[in-house]
Amino acid sequence: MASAKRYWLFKSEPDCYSIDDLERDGSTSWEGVRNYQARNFLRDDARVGDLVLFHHSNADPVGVAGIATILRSGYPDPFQFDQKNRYYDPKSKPENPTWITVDVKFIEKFSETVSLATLKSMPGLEKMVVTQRGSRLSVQPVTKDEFDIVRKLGRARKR
DNA sequence: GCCAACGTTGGC
DNA sequence: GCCAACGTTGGC
Repeated sequence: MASAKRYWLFKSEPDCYSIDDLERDGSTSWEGVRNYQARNFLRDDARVGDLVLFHHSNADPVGVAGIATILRSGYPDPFQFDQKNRYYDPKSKPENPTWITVDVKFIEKFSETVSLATLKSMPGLEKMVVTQRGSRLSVQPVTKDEFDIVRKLGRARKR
């Protein structure tokens, strides 16, 4: 039996890669995760079909800009072996790769980014990782309830 | 651009 | 194994 669908929040700086870039590209590989906790989620838990909140950090506004889905589950991040790449890791060897990436596919861009301030003020999102002070994790698990609340906010008609 | 919070490194 | 120093993240 297939395991239950999971829900995630992926952070990206829109100056680097935005929801608009993903909409244009259709899909992309999520290289460059260089944090062990985030790596473990990508390696062990992210499955094809899981849904992803696409979060803009270092942005205006900061917040969730849309939704993506996991298109391909974890595989070795090729950038770790590329000496010219900013994500090159000399300690990682091809026979035992340290870093993992996944592929994601565009699903929707919200009519309006759900700002971090909104997330922090919303009942039901008090425990969401991204609303915690000092939270830096770039790949975070999200509960189905949290995901549904954020999606509903993102789809709300502008006033 | 500032700086608090966090994760990693490395001397001991 | 401790922990100070350092580099990075990311909100503001």
